Amino acid sequence: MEYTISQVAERFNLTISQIRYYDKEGLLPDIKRVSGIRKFTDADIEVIFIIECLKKSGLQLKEIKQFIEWTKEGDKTITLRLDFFINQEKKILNEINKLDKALSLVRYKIYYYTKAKELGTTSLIENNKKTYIPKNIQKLYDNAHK
Amino acid sequence: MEYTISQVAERFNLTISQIRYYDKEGLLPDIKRVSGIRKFTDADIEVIFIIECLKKSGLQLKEIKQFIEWTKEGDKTITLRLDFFINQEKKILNEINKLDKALSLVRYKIYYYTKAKELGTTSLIENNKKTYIPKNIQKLYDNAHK
DNA sequence: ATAAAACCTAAACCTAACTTTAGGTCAAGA
DNA sequence: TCTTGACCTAAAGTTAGGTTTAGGTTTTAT
Repeated sequence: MEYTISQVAERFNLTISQIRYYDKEGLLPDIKRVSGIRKFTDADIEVIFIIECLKKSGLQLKEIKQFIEWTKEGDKTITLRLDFFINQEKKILNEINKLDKALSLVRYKIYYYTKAKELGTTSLIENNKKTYIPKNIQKLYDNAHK
Repeated sequence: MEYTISQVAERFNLTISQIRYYDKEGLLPDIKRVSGIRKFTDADIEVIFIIECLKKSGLQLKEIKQFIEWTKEGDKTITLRLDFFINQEKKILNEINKLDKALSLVRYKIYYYTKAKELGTTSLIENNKKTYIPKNIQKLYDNAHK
């Protein structure tokens, strides 16, 4: 199958100019053209899928480009590519960890403001310590620097 | 206790100019000054802690500022603040979900390149379908749009 | 045959979140 | 006292990841 740029955009929930931008930045392999117009193959779609995954996991476009260039260079970059993904796994786990901590604070705040809403005021909560953050959440933060 | 800007920077792993920038952008409450020099109190530290948490969870500074302004406006914004955090909880859960999916791809790639490294080439894997993405990972992606 | 819709490029513009620079004040130790 | 290091402001510069604009082809539907 072949796809137009707008079909690809819709499928990945990207804008057309985003895809053209990725192409310009060298993230996409050589896309086939018919009288100047891009025709995307299933293999191209797969590359975009990987780009999107890596983007979601917090990588910059130039880092993703590096990986794509290694791919083009063939078997001699296998180890580099393996290390790239091993490193990426760590980063993602770290990121999830941070989000878990942020979630704790947010949930504490939900509890706090639910209580405040019932009382109609924040001033009666926790002996007037309005912005008190519970020890277990503070601790989460402190540990983040060790 | 009172702290200088560099002490605060170190504690939160921020740069001094970042803190000044937050101050300029109105994210910090009125910081005490002694002959022009900022003196941070424990209450100020707590605000910065919350800012950092919200930043980690993907919020923009102007959204965080909005919350801080609501805080200043007092009890009439309790419901707004509660909704803000309820919404933020959803966003974080969503973000974690995306990261989990990215993690699946990354782990598949680790498996793939580990195999490739053993063989010394990618060309012998999966019947020459070099960039094949397993069905269960494809499915993860497809579901992302429903 | 023609008009609208979809495609193209190059280049200028945009925003967030900083950093850097330039020039100056303040505090502490030798 | 002096000088060194930490602080200050305002304003310009930077980077990523785009979008917008302007002007021009190509394809498709009527």
